[in-house]
Amino acid sequence: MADASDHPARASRRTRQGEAVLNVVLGSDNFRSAQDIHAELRSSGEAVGLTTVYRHLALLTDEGRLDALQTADGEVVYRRCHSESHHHHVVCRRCGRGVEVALPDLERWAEATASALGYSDVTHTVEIFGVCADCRG
Amino acid sequence: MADASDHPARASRRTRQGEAVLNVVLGSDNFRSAQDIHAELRSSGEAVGLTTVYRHLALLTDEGRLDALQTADGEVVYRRCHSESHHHHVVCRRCGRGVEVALPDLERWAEATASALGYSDVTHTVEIFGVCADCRG
DNA sequence: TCCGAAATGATTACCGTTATGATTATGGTC
DNA sequence: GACCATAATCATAACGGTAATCATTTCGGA
Ligand SMILES: [Mn+2]
Ligand SMILES: [Mn+2]
Ligand SMILES: [Zn+2]
Ligand SMILES: [Zn+2]
Repeated sequence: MADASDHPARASRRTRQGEAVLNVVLGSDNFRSAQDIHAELRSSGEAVGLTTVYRHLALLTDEGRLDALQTADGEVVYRRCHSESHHHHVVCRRCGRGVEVALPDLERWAEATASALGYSDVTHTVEIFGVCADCRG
Repeated sequence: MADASDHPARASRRTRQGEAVLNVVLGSDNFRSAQDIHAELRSSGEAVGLTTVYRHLALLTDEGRLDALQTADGEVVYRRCHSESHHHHVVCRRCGRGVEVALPDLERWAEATASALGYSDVTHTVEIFGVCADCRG
């Protein structure tokens, strides 16, 4: 085998901007949007272009270092991934706080159900949203 | 109780446009986008404004007459609903053909898992996508 | 038939995201 | 350290789906 890695190599060059984006996302335990991260960088004096923020978030997600999911209003939010294997999240719709959850039965069920109905190349999205204890006040 | 209905009443006035939108959506067994429906109306000679298509799809969805879900590329697609109770869909990502599926265990699981983690007002989205037998050729 | 209100729809705005392309920065090489 | 090929950056414009505006049209009860 040529390359045992599941994910493409990091961006070959080390840049201030790449480090800055990574630091922000590693420094927070909540799911956050690209624009949110970009705003924090700006206000903290670290000037990084919005395009660059999007690019690094996509790279990190491809590498499996970040999880990404869409909120109800169609915004993609990112957080660092804590697990090696496939999982989903329970996410606070107020603050983005997330907990990783594995639903192995569902995985099998979704695949089996779709296959039985004649569908191939089955994928699924599962998002669980709620309001976390902190945000409930 | 003032009104036992779960859903708001239909638009009070009967209009050509409302009928046209309803007819298109009832005439198809696949999930379809607002723009797709609008295009069909246009090309069939039934002139209906795009805004009006969106408005009627939203109304029908609120009434529970249509199911709506987001595709992977962020487009909302609609289809008539066949069931009275909560359910999800297996959807062909090529043609939009959909099958309603109930996953009662998942419903309980999602709620219980989120509650145990301290989340309230729990909701979930579950979409299963594949390629249907017809589209596989 | 009349008329107040609901509905329509061309247009513009919105919002998250992506493409463009000129400019800058990186890191291997000498 | 200087040089340079090219990866990376980023201001800007474009994009695509959807929602707001608001002047105009249509509905349907009186
Ligand atoms: Mn899964
Ligand atoms: Mn469900
Ligand atoms: Zn919260
Ligand atoms: Zn299909």
